[in-house]
Amino acid sequence: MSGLKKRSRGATVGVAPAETRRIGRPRNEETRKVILATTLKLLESETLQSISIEGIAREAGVSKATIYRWWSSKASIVLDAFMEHHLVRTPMRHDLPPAEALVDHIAALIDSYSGWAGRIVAQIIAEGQSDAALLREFRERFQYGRRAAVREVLESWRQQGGIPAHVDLELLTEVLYGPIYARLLLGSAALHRDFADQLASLVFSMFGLDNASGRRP
Amino acid sequence: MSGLKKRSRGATVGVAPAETRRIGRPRNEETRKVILATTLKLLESETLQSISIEGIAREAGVSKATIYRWWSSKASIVLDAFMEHHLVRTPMRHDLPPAEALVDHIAALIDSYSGWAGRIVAQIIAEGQSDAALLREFRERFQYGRRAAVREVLESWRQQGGIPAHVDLELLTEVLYGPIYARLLLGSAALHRDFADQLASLVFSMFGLDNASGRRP
Amino acid sequence: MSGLKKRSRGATVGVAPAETRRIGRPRNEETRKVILATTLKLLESETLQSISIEGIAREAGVSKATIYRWWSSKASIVLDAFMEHHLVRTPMRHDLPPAEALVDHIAALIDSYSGWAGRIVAQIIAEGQSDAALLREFRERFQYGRRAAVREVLESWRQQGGIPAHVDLELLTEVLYGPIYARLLLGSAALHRDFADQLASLVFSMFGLDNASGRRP
Amino acid sequence: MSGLKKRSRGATVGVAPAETRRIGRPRNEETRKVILATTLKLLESETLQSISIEGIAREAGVSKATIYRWWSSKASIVLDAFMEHHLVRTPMRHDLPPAEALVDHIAALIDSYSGWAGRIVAQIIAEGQSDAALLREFRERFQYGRRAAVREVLESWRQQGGIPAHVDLELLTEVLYGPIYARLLLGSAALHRDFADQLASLVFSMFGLDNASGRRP
DNA sequence: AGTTAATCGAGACGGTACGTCTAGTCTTATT
DNA sequence: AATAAGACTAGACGTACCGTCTCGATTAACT
Repeated sequence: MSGLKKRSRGATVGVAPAETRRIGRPRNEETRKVILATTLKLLESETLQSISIEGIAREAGVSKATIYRWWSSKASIVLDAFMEHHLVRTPMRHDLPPAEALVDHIAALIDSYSGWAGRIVAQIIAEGQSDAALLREFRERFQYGRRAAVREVLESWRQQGGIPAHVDLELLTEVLYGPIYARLLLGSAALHRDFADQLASLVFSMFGLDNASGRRP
Repeated sequence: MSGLKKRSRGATVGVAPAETRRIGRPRNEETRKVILATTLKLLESETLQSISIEGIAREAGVSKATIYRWWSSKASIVLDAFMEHHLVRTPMRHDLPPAEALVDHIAALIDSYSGWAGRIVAQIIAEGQSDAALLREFRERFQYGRRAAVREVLESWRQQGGIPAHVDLELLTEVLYGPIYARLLLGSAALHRDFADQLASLVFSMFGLDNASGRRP
Repeated sequence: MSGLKKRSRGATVGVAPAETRRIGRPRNEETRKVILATTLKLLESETLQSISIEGIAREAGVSKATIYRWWSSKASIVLDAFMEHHLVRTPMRHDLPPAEALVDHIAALIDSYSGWAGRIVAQIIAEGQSDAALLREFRERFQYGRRAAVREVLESWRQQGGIPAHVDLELLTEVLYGPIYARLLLGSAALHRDFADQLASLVFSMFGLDNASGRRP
Repeated sequence: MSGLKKRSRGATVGVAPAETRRIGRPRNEETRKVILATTLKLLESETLQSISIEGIAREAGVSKATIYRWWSSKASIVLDAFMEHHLVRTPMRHDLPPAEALVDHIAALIDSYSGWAGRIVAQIIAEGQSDAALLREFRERFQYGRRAAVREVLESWRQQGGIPAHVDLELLTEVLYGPIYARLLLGSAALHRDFADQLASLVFSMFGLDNASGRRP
């Protein structure tokens, strides 16, 4: 449940709080918040690499030990902070036909990644290259839900006859997401809105579908 | 000319040596080699992040100042070392039909990235997230030539009627490369040989082409 | 009363206990014992300097706050522990002639200080250099009684004609004890049994007394 | 050679400098001095225990690493600083008769130890209780010369017939010094000038000597 | 039986220092 | 010049304790 230091506390997401107050001085929720907020604030002007746990502690008016007690690395703080304060909103609309919902979703993702959020995600992934646990956590917290939603839409699209039976939907998802992450990380080209349309167009045209509707003409 | 420190020396690649011997003790070629070799050796057991210029100097029996004189960061040393000692060989075969040449090329790339080379490339890109110059250099030295070759093959394939006119070849290239880099950097799935086939299959099937030959049935 | 935190409990030295049981949960005697025992156990393998209140609490399975409630420093815990569990036995024998009783006593002291007890005493004195209260307490609890006993013996020896009238007995005590503490703390020479004999011999000879009996020949 | 970190530099005390300038940036003598001076300054208002290497570095405007490169502990810095800036002057006068020279010397020592120098010496010895190397170094640098000088005087005094042949001079030295260090470290009584006279008186009287001259009446 | 006062454990917290490490820069000597 | 050796500042690293604090649970004596 995040790159948090292992704490037996439990409290899995969604589960009823149960309020099993444990003995000992309780954790100060305010402290947790100020750490995450400070981290985000620092990230507005600095690189993940350039900020330090020392700096976060100093800026947040918090002891280093407190940070180390709860997080294992600065990247996992960022992960938490990012999830909490800036939860990327790239919903999958269920009121649109599959093709449109998909384009809408991808466009939102690209839009989000084209700015500040993209820089942060890129840096988390970068840190993940030398921190396997972080990378896994990133996948689980950022991608798991999203991928499932995309998968669902693709399924329903297929049922409407839009996608041939032999196409591997998982692979298709990778083909859609891959180029976006590649641009994000390699900086080979900017992440503009048009890129969403281009990507979709390509896929649509590949299936011989109409651009706008995703339906066979 | 790499992430080398700016040196007025010049000597652009390919220009005749001219042997403009300058005053003073000449640069020791041996030193340059031992630095690059040591760097690669260290990369076999350590992360790019975990190695330090201090460590390279120590291990190579070389002064830190000497390294700083010629390179601007450890990542640029790695770039040089990687290019020199391990030049990735993912040639584009011209004796095969376009579809096959493409699959062959992609398979070679995936194969290369599935091992040690992949880890290094991933780490260079990671470093590149906080070092724009490095990232640009990586693109220029690693991708420029490759992309051009792919482009060429795609063009000839189109001329043979394999790719519809409305498909943007540049975009198609991104769709082919993107998922590979995404897997490399996100670690969402392993880079196995089959992935090359799957990718190609998808693209082929998208154009309604035959799997094996890339020709319309 | 030891380096105990000031507690209104009272019980001034000598005053009748009166058993003024106060309201509230009474102090847990078990806890007190386990803290002292643990401290001694730790001192067997570690330096006073190297052990920490945190460590004592951890090892004793006791809350840090509990320790802080009753003692003001780790050295005062050691003082208590040392007094309680290892009360140094360097009695003054009253069945021997003064000279012999004295040598016996000094020999016992040296013997005691030559081992584990010596290391602890030395470390308490060391701590005392930056904790005046501790040093005073050490003097009161360790030396007060002993010095008085020595004084008594010296008096009776003088009455038997062994010590000239002009000799300051207090000073003589210092001359006997001083070299022992100096060796203990400076480590200039080992604290062997012979040292007791040498010391006594010197003093005896100074007064022109016979070595064995302390009587004038 | 002090608690200095082992450095192959050599330059044993007294040996001609030889000026074997070695390669590399030479040590900055200014830095060394400012560290020692700062340390002494801090010791005027703080305990050895309470000062920290961190604090010395901060106050001296010097990097911690520089301190750690040359000294192994704060106590060894103090030892150096004390030797350098405050070399205790307790000379042995050779123009006086042995008895007087001895009293003079002891009085000077007591005088010196009764103030600031005494506090520092006490604290070095205290630190030495958990740092054997430091204690040894203290003995060598502070006591070696002094003891030899005292020994010499005692020898000449004996030759003049003042000290009986059977008295162990080494032991006599301990009897003279011991009570001083005991008072210094136990704080049982103040180190006043009179103590020198009292000590001498006792010793003189022990040998049946005249107080003033150290000669038999 | 309920109140009150204290003890005690668990553990969070802001601090401070530890000793190590690396980045870069600088100084000197050597080639 | 270029290189080597190494001193130096600056500052982060992650750990360990410090002494204080909050909390819940416990334990008696006193209502």
